[in-house]
Amino acid sequence: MQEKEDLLERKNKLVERFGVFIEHEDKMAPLEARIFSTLLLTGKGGITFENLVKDLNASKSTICTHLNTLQASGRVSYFTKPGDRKRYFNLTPNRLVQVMDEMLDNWNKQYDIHSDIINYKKEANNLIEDETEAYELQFHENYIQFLEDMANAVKKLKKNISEIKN
Amino acid sequence: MQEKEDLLERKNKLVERFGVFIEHEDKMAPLEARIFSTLLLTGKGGITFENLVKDLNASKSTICTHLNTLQASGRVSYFTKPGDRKRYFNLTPNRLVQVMDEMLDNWNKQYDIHSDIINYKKEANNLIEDETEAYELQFHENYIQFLEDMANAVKKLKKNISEIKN
DNA sequence: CGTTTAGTTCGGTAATTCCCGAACTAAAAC
DNA sequence: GTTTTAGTTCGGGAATTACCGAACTAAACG
Repeated sequence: MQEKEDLLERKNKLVERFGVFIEHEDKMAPLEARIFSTLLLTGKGGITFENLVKDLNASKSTICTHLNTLQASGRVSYFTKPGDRKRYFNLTPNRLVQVMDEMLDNWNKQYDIHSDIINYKKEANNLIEDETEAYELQFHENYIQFLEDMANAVKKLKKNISEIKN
Repeated sequence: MQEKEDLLERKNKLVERFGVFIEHEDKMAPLEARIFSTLLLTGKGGITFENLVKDLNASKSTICTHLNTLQASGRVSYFTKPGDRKRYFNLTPNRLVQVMDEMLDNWNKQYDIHSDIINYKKEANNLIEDETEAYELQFHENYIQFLEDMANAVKKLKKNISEIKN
């Protein structure tokens, strides 16, 4: 029994550690991050609403709201068991592919902005007489190259993963 | 002259667009993000403290505090001109390498956490009798593989860039 | 010397975020 | 048809964040 208590203690530490990390990384509310983290540390069986309330010492309303935003952002889903009204929450299957897609999305946005900035700077350079105020384009060009390379790396990985699956 | 006004208008739009993006992306305060964004849209000549105050319609104290945090986080630096007391702020040179290093750092942290979670789950699986509660390790293993591959891609890019420079 | 310039520090407030409790709903159980 | 279960909604308060103005400093200028 001591062994099980130790295990629980370790689990709680991990929940907290990953919770802090994801809270900053993904701009989540503290409790929202703890829910997500708890789900990461939960087995295939999922975890119920009431157990989240108990484990995290939070109010039902808080758990409810955060579970909803977590589901809305596609991070969390649930399943039910026939003849059981409870919902069993877990991370959405395929979360890894989701993470990759979010990265790609983000990099695309950055790509667009930097492209527009490059265009702006080029035109501005033509109109500016004062040489010392001129715009440097190298940074944006390197950045765009970087974004393209990273995106390609992720796309390749995504393909590999989907091939392994099938 | 109309042309210059149009250009300024375009610049302000870009500052705002990138500002909103980086505010969310890097968890910056709104005005902090606008400062950073303004610096991105500023030529080699840099921009002074007083011009930031004027351009962003902000108080001196706010600009001061945010400039300090931006410098502390390594994103912003400044240079001076002999016989001129003002500071001319700009993005730190080599910002791209910095971004890459931040990514690597972040992925290393994630790697460590997922490794520890895998170890925990393996041990826990040995002690759990209820098969339905067992932990799935595949997600973490894939994730770690993903992190490694991404880190390698970035490292390669970093190397390329530093070789081009020399 | 006094004054201007270029910022810094600090106290406070407005706005936002985070979480809670209480009242509520809808389905199931009794 | 009353009670229990499983959650939801809403109003509000505590805590945090973002920004400001006023008073300050330290160097430079006159």
